[in-house]
Amino acid sequence: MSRSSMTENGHHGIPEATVNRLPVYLRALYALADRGIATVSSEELAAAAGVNSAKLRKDLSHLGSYGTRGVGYDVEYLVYQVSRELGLTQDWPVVIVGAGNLGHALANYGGFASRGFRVAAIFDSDPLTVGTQIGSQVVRHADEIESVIAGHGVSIGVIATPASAAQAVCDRLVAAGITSILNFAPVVLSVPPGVDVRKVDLSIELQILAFHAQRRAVVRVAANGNGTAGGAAAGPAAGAAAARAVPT
Amino acid sequence: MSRSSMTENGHHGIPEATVNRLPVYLRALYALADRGIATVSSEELAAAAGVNSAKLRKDLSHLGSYGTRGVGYDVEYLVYQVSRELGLTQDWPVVIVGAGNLGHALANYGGFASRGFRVAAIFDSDPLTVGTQIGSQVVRHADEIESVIAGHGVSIGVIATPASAAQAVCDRLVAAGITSILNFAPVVLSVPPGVDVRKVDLSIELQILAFHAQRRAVVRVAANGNGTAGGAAAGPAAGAAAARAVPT
DNA sequence: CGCTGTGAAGTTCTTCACAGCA
DNA sequence: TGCTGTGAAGAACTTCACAGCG
Repeated sequence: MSRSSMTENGHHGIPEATVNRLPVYLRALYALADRGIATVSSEELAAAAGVNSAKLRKDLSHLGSYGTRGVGYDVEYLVYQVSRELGLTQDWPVVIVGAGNLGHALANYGGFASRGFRVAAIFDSDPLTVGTQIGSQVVRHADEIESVIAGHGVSIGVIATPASAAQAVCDRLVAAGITSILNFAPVVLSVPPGVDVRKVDLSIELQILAFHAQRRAVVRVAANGNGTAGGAAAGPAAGAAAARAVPT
Repeated sequence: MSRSSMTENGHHGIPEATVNRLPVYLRALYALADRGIATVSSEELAAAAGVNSAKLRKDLSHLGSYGTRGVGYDVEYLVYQVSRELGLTQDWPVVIVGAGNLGHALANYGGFASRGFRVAAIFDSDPLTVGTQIGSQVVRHADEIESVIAGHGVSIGVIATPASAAQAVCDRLVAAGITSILNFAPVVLSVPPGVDVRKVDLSIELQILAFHAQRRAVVRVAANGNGTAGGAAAGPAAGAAAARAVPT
């Protein structure tokens, strides 16, 4: 997250916003390949990925000139180039900490094992859970975190514990050599520089949706002038929000 | 997502980037309140939320002037203001479609029931799953989607089905009146204008982490000049990436 | 001719730095 | 004095529009 003070974007030079979209393009490309499509235009690929075509072309241009003017992109070749850029031509062993409902769901998730990621181990600290089977894995005790990470050269960890345990687990993972963390616990993790954390948070996503839903409801009520606002049940909040005073 | 051509940001005027951070601030505020802290400075709150203080102040300024110069923000009052802005002063019933591992995890997720969101129903189409108990809910058959949504005035739906079923489920939810969707299936959903979709995608997050991890490995190898690269096991990819030719 | 790749313009977001109030 | 609230500068990102290649 810390950016150097130079305008130069490192020697890699791929904007963060582009990196965040490459996986989406990659998935769309796989879908096209599965349908036997060999060539695709920026317009078509953009539609499949849910972005506009100018953005897609600009994004891909950061990887190199892999298209053919007048024709489009070769699907298979582009799959390879995007995969390589994302670092998916190598295998990434991953450890999951927390074997509750979420840990189960993650471990059984099909897209996990495919395309470069492999569950190296699942840990839990509950003696009743340790030793149980999840997919092809036996749940191991959290005491083994350090040895497994060192032994398998794991650099990505997934935290699927309750919020109260997340920071301690994070500290252990980092101490054991993990440098990339995907955090499902609803807490802000603090990590030393050089460690990359991404978070996935159900409740935050719902709150963002609620904001937009509320905004739509307010607009609708304001436009209608009466209370019967279609199918959505947003009466009370809409009324309260409409009464807001605007300072300054 | 479609923006009006005016520079004016509607009469609401809260930037999208700010909306996306408000839930994080809210969580930090709840944590402070739980510790009995009544007043907080922008510096402290920013640290708890993992952002810098200028950004936090700018964000909060979009809601109004709720701080006190020389002092800081009243925690309880700010909780209320942020909650109200996010639309959390009303109750949001939510339906979950898909009662697999992920649906289970979501339904049991504590932060779900708290703070304004309430699971109205969980649906599945598998006859063996329908009728089973998840938390306080009995899994209902997908045929009931329309009647439950209409009956309870639900406007938020969560899709936790396999990718192959997601678009069809989405279409049904939208037809039934849902206008906000949280999608856990790894597909790009297409929806009519006026419907808001957010996606949560494990595999995309992992790929983004892999990109950064790979980049770190390349930098490290380039700096070292030899292959022994600390604890991370990123040897092969680092070598491949270093051999890349840069066109143009 | 059709489509990519890209300068340039436009927009949004972030950060700085400080005026101004409690 | 200490901290908020905010203009202004800067950086990042998006979109436009078209040159130029296949």
